[in-house]
Amino acid sequence: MILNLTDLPAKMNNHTITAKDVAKLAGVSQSSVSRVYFEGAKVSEKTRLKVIAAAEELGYKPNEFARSLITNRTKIIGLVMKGVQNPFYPQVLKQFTTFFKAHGYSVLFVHTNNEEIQKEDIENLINYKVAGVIITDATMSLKVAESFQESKIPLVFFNRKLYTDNFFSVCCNNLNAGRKIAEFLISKGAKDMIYIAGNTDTSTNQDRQKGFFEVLASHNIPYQKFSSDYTYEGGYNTALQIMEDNVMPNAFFVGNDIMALGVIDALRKNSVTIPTTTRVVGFDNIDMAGWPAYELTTWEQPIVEMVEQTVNYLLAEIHDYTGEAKALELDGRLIDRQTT
Amino acid sequence: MILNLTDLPAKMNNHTITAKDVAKLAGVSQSSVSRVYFEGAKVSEKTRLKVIAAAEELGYKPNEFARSLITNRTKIIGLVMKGVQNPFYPQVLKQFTTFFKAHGYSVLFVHTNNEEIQKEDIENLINYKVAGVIITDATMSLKVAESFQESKIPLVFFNRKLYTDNFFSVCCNNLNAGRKIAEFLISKGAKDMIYIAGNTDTSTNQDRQKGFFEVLASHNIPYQKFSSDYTYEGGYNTALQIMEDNVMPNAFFVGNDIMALGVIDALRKNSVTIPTTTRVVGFDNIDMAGWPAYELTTWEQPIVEMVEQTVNYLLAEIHDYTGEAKALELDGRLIDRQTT
DNA sequence: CTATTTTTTGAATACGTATGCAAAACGCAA
DNA sequence: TTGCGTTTTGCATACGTATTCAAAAAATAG
Repeated sequence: MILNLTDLPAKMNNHTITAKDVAKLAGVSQSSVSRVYFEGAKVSEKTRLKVIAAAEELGYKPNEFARSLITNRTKIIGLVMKGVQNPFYPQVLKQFTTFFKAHGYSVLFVHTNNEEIQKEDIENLINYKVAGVIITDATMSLKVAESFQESKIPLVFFNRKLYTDNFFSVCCNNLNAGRKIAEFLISKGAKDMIYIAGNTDTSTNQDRQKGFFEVLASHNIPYQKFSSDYTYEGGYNTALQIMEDNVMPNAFFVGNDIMALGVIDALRKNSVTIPTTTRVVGFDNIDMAGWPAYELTTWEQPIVEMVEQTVNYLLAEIHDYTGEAKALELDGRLIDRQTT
Repeated sequence: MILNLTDLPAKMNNHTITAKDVAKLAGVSQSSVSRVYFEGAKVSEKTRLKVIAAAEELGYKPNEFARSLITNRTKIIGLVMKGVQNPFYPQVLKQFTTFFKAHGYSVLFVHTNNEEIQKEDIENLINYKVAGVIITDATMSLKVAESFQESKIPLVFFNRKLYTDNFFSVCCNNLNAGRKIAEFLISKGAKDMIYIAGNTDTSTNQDRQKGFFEVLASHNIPYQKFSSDYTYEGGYNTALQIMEDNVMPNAFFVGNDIMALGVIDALRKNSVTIPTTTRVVGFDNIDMAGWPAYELTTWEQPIVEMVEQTVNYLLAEIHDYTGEAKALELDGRLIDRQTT
């Protein structure tokens, strides 16, 4: 007896299992198999069961590419992150991937060095027909951002706002945080202060600064501003420079925790006691801020909530696109430790 | 005059530009267009120029999915990372993405919580027909790993070895590092030591430990071993416990820098002076190790070189698959600071 | 039970590219 | 020029799925 190869079970034939194979085994058409795996399509319960049983037996998985070729969309989320200086970088990445995995989405990771994302990175994402995009800690030109809107790809700016209100963004309420920190330091008796900014151009910085200075001004508290770069060394050197050139202020508000730790080490190096001589407040509440060596007072961003809101918005927009634009700002809270 | 829609330039027709459009404009066949964009295919210089000009004019980009549907391969690298406790996590991620971007590859990021990667994560990667896979800080069962070999998808274990020699891995030479650290501490006059392990099961830990104990034994130096979890709190608590239960050793070798910082803070809390009463050596040389608050002596892993070797291997194997297996071990170096 | 509406199904086609094959174009020598 | 070998090209088809449309089946009403 001569066996035709195509008569053998597909499994032994070392040929990728397609919907056609499943259809044959289940005794239905390829269309029906497709409908079982396509969310929203209608199939009777009877054929669904037959198909699933056959698929199980053969180990069938729909080919994502054939799928994307038709639907023009994938189950991939583009996640763009800037630099590595962002202290909650790993945590945010971990949470996004975990959340999306639970919903059947994969994460295409894009790293950018620039505050403004380059066109080539974006083209790549559009080429891959991603289902949605998250931009963390960076912005992009209006023109490029609009290309996503044209393609109806939902987009979220995470931890950064654009200067137009045509896009969805999720941030900590930096304005309010700046205010609260100012009030807190005033309540501690600080009579003059220094603000050390990270990247002056970012919306996060500008909001914090605005809130902070606003309250100081209303209390007639004198202040100075310095600019640094969101790194430990930046904070360290800026503090050294301040000590050389200026009188020591009653308190420092530093743009993020990493810089704040640098400031603390610089102050300690010059034997400035904290919180007796001066006080230091950071931002982010990274792990290290709680370590005994520092015990830094800081502002905690509601990361989990920020991530959740981002994911929820994206999934909803992927389901049906509205293009809703909103600047979401979530409150955080002050973590009062030993540096104030 | 009535215009047929299909006569209009494709651009205005709001219809994705395909190879057919380019072909029409260039006056060649779709096949020729395909051949221009398919590496290794043969086209005459004349048609190549015509095609590129037409493509440029229309803004043509080959559809990656249609492509993958046929070739069964993508320009995507699967990058699997475990947890976030790995201190060089962000840097490694950044470097991989940068390198691969330069070679036209994108990175699909997968996060895993387990030391052993789960089958579902892997199936996802195989579903996406990734061109290659990097597994950092984790292992996987032999059976799962072999499924990659069956699919001829090159695979690299980064910073972890498997216990068989059928796979390619890139690590720091942990055995040698353990030895060198032992010799270094002995040369500093340490008479008894404590080794604090992170995850005991990992190959990295076992190699370091083996090298370290080997040298101590040959010098008749007594030692003890404690197990922790690669976190700051772990190091902190382990050190506290040691101080409760034991005599203070002359030196600590701690499995990674984060734990070492915890150990230092715990020692300081109990007013143990470093390096006079005891000494501490970490591993990894993370940024914080160099900060004035710690000045930790540690072992620097040659991350850049490790990443380069990984990328080179993968690209070569993607080009033509040999299945070469080798455990690559690259030397690092001791960074001598103030804790010894 | 028949007539009518609703649901489910299968056949055929499209998505955009790569590729085997045969025809056409080219290069070169005589 | 002709003839022959070598490239280059276009045609047709395949990849694995979603989707339209008409036919079949099922459900419902009378």
